[in-house]
Amino acid sequence: MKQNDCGFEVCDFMHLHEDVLKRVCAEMPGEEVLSDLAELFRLFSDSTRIRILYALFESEMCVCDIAQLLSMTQSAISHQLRALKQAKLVRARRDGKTVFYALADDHVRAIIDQGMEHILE
Amino acid sequence: MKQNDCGFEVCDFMHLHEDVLKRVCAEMPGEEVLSDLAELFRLFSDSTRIRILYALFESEMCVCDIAQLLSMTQSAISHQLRALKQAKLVRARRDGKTVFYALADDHVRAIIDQGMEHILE
DNA sequence: ACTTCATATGAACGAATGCTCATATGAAAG
DNA sequence: CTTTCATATGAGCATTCGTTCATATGAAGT
Repeated sequence: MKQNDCGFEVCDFMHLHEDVLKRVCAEMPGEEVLSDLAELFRLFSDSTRIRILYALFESEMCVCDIAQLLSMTQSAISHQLRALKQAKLVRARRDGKTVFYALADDHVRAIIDQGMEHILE
Repeated sequence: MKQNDCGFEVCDFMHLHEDVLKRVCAEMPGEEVLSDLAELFRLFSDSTRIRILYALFESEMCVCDIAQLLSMTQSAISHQLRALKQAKLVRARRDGKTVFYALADDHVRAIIDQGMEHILE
């Protein structure tokens, strides 16, 4: 039972040539990177979170403003903001009792714009 | 009970100025577009699907090759390929008994690359 | 200190997701 | 026409996810 460089068995029905398989294996990032990537995209995969991020495109906002803008409860928004914050997609700034959230960096917008391009074609 | 241009109630605790709210509402795409966008990103939010797409970066592949490359069952891969195909992220080409899948367009790679940039910073 | 108000958080519940197993489809070969 | 093989698909199941509800935290004002 032969094994290729990737360590999986090369069965008789394999249609690809060995060199293609080597290239695929060579280019494929490690398990952990791919999981991180999937986890990143998971945060964009819910329309509530997308709407939150879109709202923050214009300016920083506090939790209750976002909740009212999106017609959702404070709790639901807070839970989602925590997820976005843990993934470093947003950052929080406290001002007295109020906490203002803002986009963490330009990547967030770049990723959403890239997705939007695919939608609108 | 006042209402702003977006149709939601402006409560007493609102921290944002009216002009900011107007801009947020004006820039926010419609419900359907945002749902489509979330649905698109959902397809990138699973590491199996990410690995499939990464594999297809190098060349088109048939279902059983992908299954073996990723050490997963043919059924699992087929189910995921169907989802990717419905979202027009991959396209299928039949050659006898074999079906070869390939990336549908360059957006797929662009979106993944954009996500990867955020991961690796 | 006590109250108020914005936010955070944990438990719980229904909905959605990804895989498996069994089976169906459909194309080529005998 | 029957068999074989690659792929597709539906049902079932365990897990994950997003929201709600109740409650905790923590900062400001009285």
